[in-house]
Amino acid sequence: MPHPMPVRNLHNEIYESLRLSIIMGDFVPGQVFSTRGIADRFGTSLMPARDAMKRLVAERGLELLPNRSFCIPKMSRQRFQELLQVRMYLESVLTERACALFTPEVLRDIESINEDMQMAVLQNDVRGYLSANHRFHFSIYQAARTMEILPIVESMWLQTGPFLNAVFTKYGTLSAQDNHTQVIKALRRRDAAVAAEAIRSDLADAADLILANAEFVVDSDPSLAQRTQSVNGRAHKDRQPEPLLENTP
Amino acid sequence: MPHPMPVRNLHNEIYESLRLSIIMGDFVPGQVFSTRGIADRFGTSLMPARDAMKRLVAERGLELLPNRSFCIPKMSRQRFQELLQVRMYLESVLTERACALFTPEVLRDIESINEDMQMAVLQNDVRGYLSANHRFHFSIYQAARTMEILPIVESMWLQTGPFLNAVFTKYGTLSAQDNHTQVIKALRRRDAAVAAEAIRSDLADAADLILANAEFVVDSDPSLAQRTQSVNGRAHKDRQPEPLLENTP
DNA sequence: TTTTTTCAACTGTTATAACAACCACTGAAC
DNA sequence: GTTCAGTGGTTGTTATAACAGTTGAAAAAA
Repeated sequence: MPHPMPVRNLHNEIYESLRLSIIMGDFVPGQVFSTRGIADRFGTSLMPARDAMKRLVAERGLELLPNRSFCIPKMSRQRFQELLQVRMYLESVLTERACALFTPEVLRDIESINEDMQMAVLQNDVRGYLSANHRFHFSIYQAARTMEILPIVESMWLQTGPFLNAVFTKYGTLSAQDNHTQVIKALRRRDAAVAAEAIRSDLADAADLILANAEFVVDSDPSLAQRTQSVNGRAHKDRQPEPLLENTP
Repeated sequence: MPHPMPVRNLHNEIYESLRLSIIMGDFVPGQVFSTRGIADRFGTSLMPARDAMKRLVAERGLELLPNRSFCIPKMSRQRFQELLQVRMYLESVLTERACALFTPEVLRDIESINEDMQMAVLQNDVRGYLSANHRFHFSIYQAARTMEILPIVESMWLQTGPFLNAVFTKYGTLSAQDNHTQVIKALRRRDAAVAAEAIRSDLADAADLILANAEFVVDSDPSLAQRTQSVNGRAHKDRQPEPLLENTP
């Protein structure tokens, strides 16, 4: 959240809910949305739903089809590698900064989250794993206290979210625990270089697994014509059921 | 533009116009805007103006005050340095990629733009200088053909725009021609490393000049209370005249 | 059966109006 | 003179309705 005093708006609630759903992989790449559909699900008029979706488009978590609705962007190998390159740089920078600034309380949070994650792995709880992984990383990144880099990284996670989940639900949870414990150990010693390198390894390992196992929706250069076609076929009816979070009002 | 087939919307025209005005420094940091004011200037209803401004907020070119209007974000030394760090990385990455991909036509464009810029410097034409500088950089960045990094860099320019101008109008145009000719020479030889380094020097030199000469509006850690206060005093009346571009419909 | 045309249902966009929150000012009370 | 409640005008937010463009499938023609 960029704003310390969050405003209680309808479109803010829709935005937060949709954003979480996207990051947690509740939607599948190519899935189509309509403003009216979202408004109906949340029980509001068009305007708040419209505001939320346009904000997500600006943050690149959604995409507008040429003259049509909104959809979850598809992923290509090239796109994935570009995102990875930027993420590895920015998230290691955040980790370095956090290493000098974090409080003991933050460290305790991170350790607790890491335990949650190990528990989720043991129970094969994909959603719990993804949630804990997200909280683990952003607890560190928020400790870096930079309001310029953090929003970019949040946008990156928004873009990789739907695709990450599509892979992890297929191939089970990844054992990224080694990297995470390495991060924690480095944080304890306030060793910025090692901590940043561990974060980089974490991202690189996950990316390797994905690049090896995932079939990408768009593998060649994604021309507009290719991106236009919906994975669900027709856009109007027979749409994907649009699974939302459980906290739908 | 992220979208090859730009939609002809009212809010898109307002967005483009405001965006250009922000980048070209027509607005001063702290300046306050109201939706109705923008709508009046463009002769539309509230909705398109609202859409455009909210999009600019998402792209961090505007900021919402806690429960009030929109404003041009203020700059602090810390913020400026964070932006610089990210820009130096991302823009050098784009330059490296562009070095392998650019066509002879693009190179001709860049050389022509560079001549325009030299002309503007001779005539002390600040606006022409800033415009040419913007086109110079983004002609290169667009040649890199990455739709993941380019939007981030555009957001960065949107954030540095208002502040850059406030400095350049005071201290005259900067002689960045050395770096630009270095870039062109490196591009001709397709020497990615040298080209990227020249771009980095270009950014660093401009930043040095700014950090040395500019008095920052917010110098200490910008708490919310500080950011809230308007540089124009009262928000409702006696507002800054809000100079817009000449192409106001 | 195949092709073309038509049309109904859907899409996002925009305008308008009503709303509650907020702020600067005014005027009355002390 | 100072303080404080009131007030008018401002703000963004939301709902509703009308609009134009697009789509897909049914209906009509070949």
